[in-house]
Amino acid sequence: MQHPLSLYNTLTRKKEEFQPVNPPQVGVYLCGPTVYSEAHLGNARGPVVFDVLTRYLRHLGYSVRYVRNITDVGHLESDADEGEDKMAKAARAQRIEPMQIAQHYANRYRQNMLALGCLPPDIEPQASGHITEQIQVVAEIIENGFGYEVNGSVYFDVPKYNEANRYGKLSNRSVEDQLAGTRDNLAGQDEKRSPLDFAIWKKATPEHIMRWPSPWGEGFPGWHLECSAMSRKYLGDLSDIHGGGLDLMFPHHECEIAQSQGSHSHTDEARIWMHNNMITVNGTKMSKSLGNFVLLGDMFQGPTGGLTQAYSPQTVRFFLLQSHYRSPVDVSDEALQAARKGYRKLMNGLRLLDKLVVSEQAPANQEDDRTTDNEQRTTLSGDADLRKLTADLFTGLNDDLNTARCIASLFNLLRKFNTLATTPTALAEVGAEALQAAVAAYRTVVVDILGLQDEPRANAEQLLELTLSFYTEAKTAKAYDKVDQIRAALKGQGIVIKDTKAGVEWAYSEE
RNA sequence: GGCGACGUGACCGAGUGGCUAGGUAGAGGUCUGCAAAACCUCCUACAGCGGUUCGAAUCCGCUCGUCGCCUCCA
Repeated sequence: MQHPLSLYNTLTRKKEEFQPVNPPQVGVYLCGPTVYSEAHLGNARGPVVFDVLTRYLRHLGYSVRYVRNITDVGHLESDADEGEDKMAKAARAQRIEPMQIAQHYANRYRQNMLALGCLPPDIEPQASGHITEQIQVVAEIIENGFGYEVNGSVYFDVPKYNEANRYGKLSNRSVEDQLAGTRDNLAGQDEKRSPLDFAIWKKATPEHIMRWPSPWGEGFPGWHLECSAMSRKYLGDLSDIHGGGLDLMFPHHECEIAQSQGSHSHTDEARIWMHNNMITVNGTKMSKSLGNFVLLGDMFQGPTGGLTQAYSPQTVRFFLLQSHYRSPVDVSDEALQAARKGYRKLMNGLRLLDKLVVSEQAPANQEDDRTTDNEQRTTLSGDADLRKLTADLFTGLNDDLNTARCIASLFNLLRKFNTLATTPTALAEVGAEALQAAVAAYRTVVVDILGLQDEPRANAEQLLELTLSFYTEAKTAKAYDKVDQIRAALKGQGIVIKDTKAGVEWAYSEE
């Protein structure tokens, strides 16, 4: 079946119809977090978007291999920093092993992503486990003449590379412009032949804890290298889709492309490069360096970072999906509260579906000729409407994964469902087949593709207490029918009622 | 300075040459013991100024404003 899924490719600056390199296999890579601190809301957008992307690709019938890495090699905080990296810094502050830091935050990250409804990636490679592969890429780059070693560090020769390639093709920059705009006050540049060159292997200073042996001495890989190496290892020289936040476009992804072209891969690493936009707070980008971030764990729990209350993971997921991934999103209480209501409305719709499923209606037609009956069914006035609403669900998704439009059409379909559920005459206008298709599509899009699920809100113990109060009332009134009924119902839930001298209590059934 | 986004109704947020998404909030109504939910109706916007066009929120120009990347960042 043809499905006109098109995706915006940063590399070509336009929407392209999606065609896998090796159908039906599809390789997707998302740049994961550097695990040295708690994940914030901004960190969630890429994973949520790519979760929907991979879910949708699977829905379309592709066999997807989704790779989302964990960067646990302590990269330097900046070129100006000598020897200190993020992880070592955090480790020293907390007096523990750097790998403990990495493990701790990687665990937390996975918890948060799972809470947000993101399916675990198929492969979650860690940079520290792929040092050999990264060294290999460095060696290839040197072999191809695009890398040079200075004092145990290896740099990528950007001007040399630019002679035959275009460094800057992803982020639309020219080497000339960049050279003109280079700041000349950066420290640690003396080893580089050009200010544009970037480290692909860095010599470890004595105080640098995370270090590995290499042909160039003890050191650690450059901060763009792991993605190139791991993408190639698991998705081949050319993957289908590679993504990350807009702020990764330059230099991170630009360098990745240069590395892959400069290595024996000789490719752009991925055919389609996708970038999600930033999340802002009061119009300003949320970032660790600015300190204006909202931590995911915190916002699930209670007020934090300017928000007056907690927002559930599913509310957050819905909130993110209610805008298109390439648009910036601003967070606020008002926006989140509106999202929460919308999300619950969608969930109530989900619960309604069971009541709508193929009612055996129109018995009046029973005696009609069967063919005539079918023809009537497919031409019923309500059908066209319903079929259109159903088809609309996928229009937005196919247009560069526009979840905002998809959600809007879900609400349109839901309104129809609500009407059908309360208006028998309207229901009679609709054929069972169209209804069934619509119901199935709604469920598929909400649950399987958008990955939204019902979050239990009711407190079971409180509901139980309420039931027990009715039980007590019935008992007092000697309404033993009622009493037995309640006992039986609770028994069915694995709960037994105990009438003690102290009052009514309950326990889990031991049967 | 270089490159690039964006400015939509009370709020959030799609769309992008004619058919005026959607959610939330607000007003009125149907339903209802009271509610809730649901449904119906209303509030109908595209920063400003020019231009192109039969027609622009949508294309072009200018102005104003906001933001991002160019340093780690999702």
